[in-house]
Amino acid sequence: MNLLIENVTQEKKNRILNCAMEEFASKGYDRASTNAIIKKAGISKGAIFQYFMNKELMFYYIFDHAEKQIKDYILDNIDLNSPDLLIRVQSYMDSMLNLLTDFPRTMEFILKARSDDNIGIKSEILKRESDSYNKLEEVFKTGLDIELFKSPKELDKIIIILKSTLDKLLEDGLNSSLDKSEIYDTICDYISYFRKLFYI
Amino acid sequence: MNLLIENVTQEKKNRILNCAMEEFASKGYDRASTNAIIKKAGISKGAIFQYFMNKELMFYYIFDHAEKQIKDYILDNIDLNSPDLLIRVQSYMDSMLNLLTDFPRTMEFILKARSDDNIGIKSEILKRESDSYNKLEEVFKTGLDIELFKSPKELDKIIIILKSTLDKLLEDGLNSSLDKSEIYDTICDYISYFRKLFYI
Amino acid sequence: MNLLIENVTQEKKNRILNCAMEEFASKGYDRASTNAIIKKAGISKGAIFQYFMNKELMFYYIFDHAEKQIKDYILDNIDLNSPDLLIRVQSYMDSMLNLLTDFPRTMEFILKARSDDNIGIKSEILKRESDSYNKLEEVFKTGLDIELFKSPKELDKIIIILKSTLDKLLEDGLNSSLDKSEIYDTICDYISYFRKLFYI
Amino acid sequence: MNLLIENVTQEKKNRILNCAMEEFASKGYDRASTNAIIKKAGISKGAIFQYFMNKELMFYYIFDHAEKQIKDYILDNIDLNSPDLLIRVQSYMDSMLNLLTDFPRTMEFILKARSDDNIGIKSEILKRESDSYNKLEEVFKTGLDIELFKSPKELDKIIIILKSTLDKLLEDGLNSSLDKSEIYDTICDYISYFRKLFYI
DNA sequence: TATGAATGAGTATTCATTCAT
DNA sequence: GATGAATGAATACTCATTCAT
Repeated sequence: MNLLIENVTQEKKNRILNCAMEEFASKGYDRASTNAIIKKAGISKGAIFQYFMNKELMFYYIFDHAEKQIKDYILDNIDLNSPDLLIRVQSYMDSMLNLLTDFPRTMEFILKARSDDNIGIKSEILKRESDSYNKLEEVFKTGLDIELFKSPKELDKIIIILKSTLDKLLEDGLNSSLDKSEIYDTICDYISYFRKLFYI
Repeated sequence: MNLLIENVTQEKKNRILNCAMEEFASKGYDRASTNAIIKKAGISKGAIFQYFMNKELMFYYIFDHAEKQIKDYILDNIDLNSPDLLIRVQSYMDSMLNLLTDFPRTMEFILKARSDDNIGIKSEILKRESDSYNKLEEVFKTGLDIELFKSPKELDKIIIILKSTLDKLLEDGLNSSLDKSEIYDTICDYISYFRKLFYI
Repeated sequence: MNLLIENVTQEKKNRILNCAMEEFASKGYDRASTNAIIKKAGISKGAIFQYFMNKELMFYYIFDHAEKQIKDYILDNIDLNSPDLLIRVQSYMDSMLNLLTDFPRTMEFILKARSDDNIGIKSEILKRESDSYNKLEEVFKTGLDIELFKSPKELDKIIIILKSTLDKLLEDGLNSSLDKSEIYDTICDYISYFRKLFYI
Repeated sequence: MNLLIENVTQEKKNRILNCAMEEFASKGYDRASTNAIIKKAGISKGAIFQYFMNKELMFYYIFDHAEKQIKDYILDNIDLNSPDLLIRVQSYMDSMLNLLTDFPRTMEFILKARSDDNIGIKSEILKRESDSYNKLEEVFKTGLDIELFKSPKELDKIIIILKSTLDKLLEDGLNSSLDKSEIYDTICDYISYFRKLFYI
């Protein structure tokens, strides 16, 4: 799908994407208003439909863009030198927390999009995300020292447990608007416990 | 709050509640259409507002009704005889899975309501639910044999890990529309692993 | 038009009429709610339509009732012993002011009804009122000493001028919620001036 | 407040304003239907809200427009050369009657708006109008020859009497749908009488 | 006779999308 | 390419009136 938004100058494109992410993040897909977006972005009503065809394609385009931004950031910042999974996980969580300060709009948008009220939107988002997640998981596993684990054959389960728990801690932390350092401490706490639990 | 829906015949009431739960579950509070509900339920425009006063009270009424249904079911079916946490957890997950076949609409509705896009709705729902959840957690902990754990002092972390992981397995199972038995097997698998992990 | 309201016990009838007058007076015909009336009067939804057929006939019935009440009061209290028009007028205005304290609901209802927003209602009301007003005017003129006037042949004009001016003073007084004694003083003031103006 | 109605072609704008005035005049603010207006004016549902934002702003816009039209007409046509109040009054009433044939809808609308049932609307209208009325009264009094009156010190009363009576004659004339010439004759009659009554 | 549940046309307002300029 | 006026289906909610009990 080649959208005309690609032909727009970088500056204008960023302006539009930022305004749209803000609107979608704060209202969700359905209640987000194209009108609000064009007003904030200073473009015309017609333009947005020329750039993106319709609201739905705009949402997916922005999602893909946001996700790429985040994935790139993580891949740049994650520490893959160590073969120790929990060190990698720790650096991943560090990146996630840093993203919250470096790209707050993008993060809010992505987190909101994952649990959007609109069933069609949500399932499409989950589909697009799982590809991306699978690639990330692969990276995580490459060059891993599985000798560190008590039960190396349970690696897949362990990864699910880690991801479920740490995602939940992050989500709950944000929902109760704890500040970054509190969330960070909690996460470190759990990672220490995981080390005792899973490692020899 | 005594709503007139209480005076309606059981058959009609169930019809209305089911249609409403379906609509709310698939669209979320804001996008759900009272029009769609009355059409599916075969009642008139005026009736729904006579029964529930307005959309918001309808939502809360249905939520309370649904939650009671589920909580009653769980409390009736959960096995609290054993002092073994994982046996209790296993029976809780069994109940949850059974609920998915016995009251699928109710479960979809409740799961969706918890993360509704509408901020006012969401916070009211969480308020109503947290009471219920805290009571359930208490029940879970009462008469528990903590000597079974390698690290009894980490009980709170353990519970979070169990809950996060098993909730995630259930959610992913539903999202990828696996059938019940597959989800069940996966959950049993994880619970076995938890036993090795956490118990002496 | 024989309405079934006539068959109802006096006590119940008064209750209904009072509640209806209050509702109509405060909201006007269109915005007045039959629901509010039955709730206040403690009768059933069906009853009101059995008694009055519909909202419009209810309004006219109440109007006729209210107007009769007021006309009777005025005819009982007006001083027709004197052949002096301005003395009669003065006693008429006194009665009007007294009505405001003795039958406030009835007066508010009548005053509001005369300028109702609903064009059909308003013209019907004006028609019904003019009959009543003509009869009152006749009474006013009977046994009048026209020798008191500088221009007896202008009597009709004089009456119009008196009525227009004093009605306006009363209306403005009520609209700016002056209290009765202030309105009374203003009216007396004008009547004195009229005496100089019209009388020999 | 710059409303988009200003950007519309004169022909369309007039069509819309006329239809709206007709609807508001015959039903009052609350019962007037935006639906009826757009149907009569042949525009789309969305258009009216794009032009006026909402029903209330539409009403005020139309009111201001109508009042300006009428005030301009009167100030253009009133004869202020003479220091004789009754000549000024006569020319004012002439203007009013001419307005009834030249701008009948505008007049009906304005007369109705002044006594609208909706309290909020009415008080806003009166506020907007009192400025305008006070200015008019000032104009009326400027350069007036008060030596013409028998009782110059009663000027304020006289003005109230004139205004109350002539307004009433006009209103009654319209309500009984007399034609212009009959109303005109009656008014002239009264003004002649006022001359005898108030002037030396 | 009295009830009140049921009805459905009505209300103002929103908003993604189209299209003539 | 860019604009923004125009569209109309959709929203929650009201209320006089009917009618089976």
